[in-house]
Amino acid sequence: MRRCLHPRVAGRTVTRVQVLDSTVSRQSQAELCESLTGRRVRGTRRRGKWLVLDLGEMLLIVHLRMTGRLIWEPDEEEQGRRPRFVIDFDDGERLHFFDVRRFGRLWAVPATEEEEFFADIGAEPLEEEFTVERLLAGMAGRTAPLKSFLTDQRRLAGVGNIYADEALFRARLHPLRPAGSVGPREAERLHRAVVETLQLGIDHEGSSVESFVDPAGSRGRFQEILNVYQRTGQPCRVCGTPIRRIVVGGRATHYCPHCQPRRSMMVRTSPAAGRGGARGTPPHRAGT
DNA sequence: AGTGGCTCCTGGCGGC
DNA sequence: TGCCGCCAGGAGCCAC
Repeated sequence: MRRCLHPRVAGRTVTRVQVLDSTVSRQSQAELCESLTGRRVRGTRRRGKWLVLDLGEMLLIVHLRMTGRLIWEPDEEEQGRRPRFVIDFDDGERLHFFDVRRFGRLWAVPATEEEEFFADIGAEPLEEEFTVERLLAGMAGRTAPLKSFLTDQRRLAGVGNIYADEALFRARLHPLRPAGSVGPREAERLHRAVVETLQLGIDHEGSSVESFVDPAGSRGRFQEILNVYQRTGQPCRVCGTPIRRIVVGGRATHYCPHCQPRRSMMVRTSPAAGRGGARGTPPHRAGT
């Protein structure tokens, strides 16, 4: 999202701000206008699931939640719908914030308060700060299921329901395993899996399971290579076992009961033990 | 510390 | 066709 947005907003100056749905922000239209109008976009950043437009002394921080979309040219799907928020730029471009379920939020934040704004957000998985050691230390002593641990934004930034399920599959870890029960070797697998899964998502421009669309209007392709998410009953791409769906922490959770055993898989020396097919890194687009 | 339940919303879909 | 319940990418809040 950020990568697509950047070239279209960088260097542009905000000329007009319209709040068409007052619940989009705790701040009023007047406050947002005052904070944003006349400022030039210096850059864009992402922190977890938050998108940050750097306007110099002020930041525009956006969270799309479930159905938020940033759109330049509304297509038929948006026709007739009202955007919740619109920004005009000095080159005549207009950015619309559409959001069917209206869960998305945005904030105008003084640049000096950025750190405070993100104070409760955990490590950034694609940054150097996210290490196996830090992950292991974070999980130590926790009884929360891995699934809940991964999607807790205070512990890790940016891992949502899809990416948590996919990362656990890649790491061959059962979503209900208590985080604290994960050993060093497993933590290494989990660390790698989280990084690879998020990177894969970015490489494929997101997961448009339903309506995520980048600012130019194209859909992401990550959903095409999902291994477990929303594949309930379909054969595991590695071993053929039907993918199972359970609810963890109120969230739909998908996993392969064979590749992600409840108990940690013991390292076996006997060649007869275990099934080779479930070993190794699961292919990210097996079956194609 | 962790969980479950509820809330904020709308719309798509399957079942009857 | 119409109605109903269930489900959905997130996360904050509260009671327990």
